[in-house]
Amino acid sequence: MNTEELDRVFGALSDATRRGMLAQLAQGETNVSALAAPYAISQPAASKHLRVLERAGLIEKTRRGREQYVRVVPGPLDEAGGWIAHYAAFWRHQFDAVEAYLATAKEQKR
Amino acid sequence: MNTEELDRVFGALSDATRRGMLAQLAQGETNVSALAAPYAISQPAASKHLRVLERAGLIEKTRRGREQYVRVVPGPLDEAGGWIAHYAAFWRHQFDAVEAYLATAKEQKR
DNA sequence: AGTATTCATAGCCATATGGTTATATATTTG
DNA sequence: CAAATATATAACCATATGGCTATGAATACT
Repeated sequence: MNTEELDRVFGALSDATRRGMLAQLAQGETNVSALAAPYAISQPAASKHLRVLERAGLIEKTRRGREQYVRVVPGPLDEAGGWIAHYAAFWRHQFDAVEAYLATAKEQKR
Repeated sequence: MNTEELDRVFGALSDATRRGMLAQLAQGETNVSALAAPYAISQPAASKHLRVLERAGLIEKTRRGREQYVRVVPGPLDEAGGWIAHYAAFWRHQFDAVEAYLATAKEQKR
């Protein structure tokens, strides 16, 4: 995954409404109205959120008659999760090292 | 972690410069100048990026003399990773179910 | 003391988000 | 065919980002 794609994926995840839509889509595909229903927002606002999710490659839409069915594309999310997991190991390690150092220093002091 | 905090964490991760800074911080704490050095941006721009990371709770700064030392706070990242991992299971499952269905449908057709 | 370094803040600009209302288009229903 | 439904798009507004230059404040160096 290239950099701009990661930008868009994390950007798409930075809004509670869009995260909620993705969570709802974990239960299976639905149409745009059903995705918009839980939120106190206008229909165009919901469409905009879906456009952000779509540009991030996180969802795909299929038109069936007048309805648009939406489903999650798991790939980009896996990669975003992978990015975090990869560095989290280093950060956690470093954090633990500092903790250990502080514990040792405290011990020395005693 | 509350919703706005998750918003800010994912928002902070949605920029390549900030992700790069976090990656650099995996090797240990450094000062602001060292973090800014790899990027062709002005010093105030770097400070802004760090402010975004700080407001997201991803870093902490300690002033030592005229220098400001920056280090990663791993907690919020773990939670962001956890959010993705939690739903990824559902999404992946659903994706596999669709795959399986399509495979079955294809089989039926033969 | 005077200069250089490190960093933050203020002020400005362009673009993206997140929301709105109004309107257009396509499909389904009566 | 007419009306209702589902969705998209346009146009507008406010706020946040991401960048810049200019400047201020604190610390360190000579």
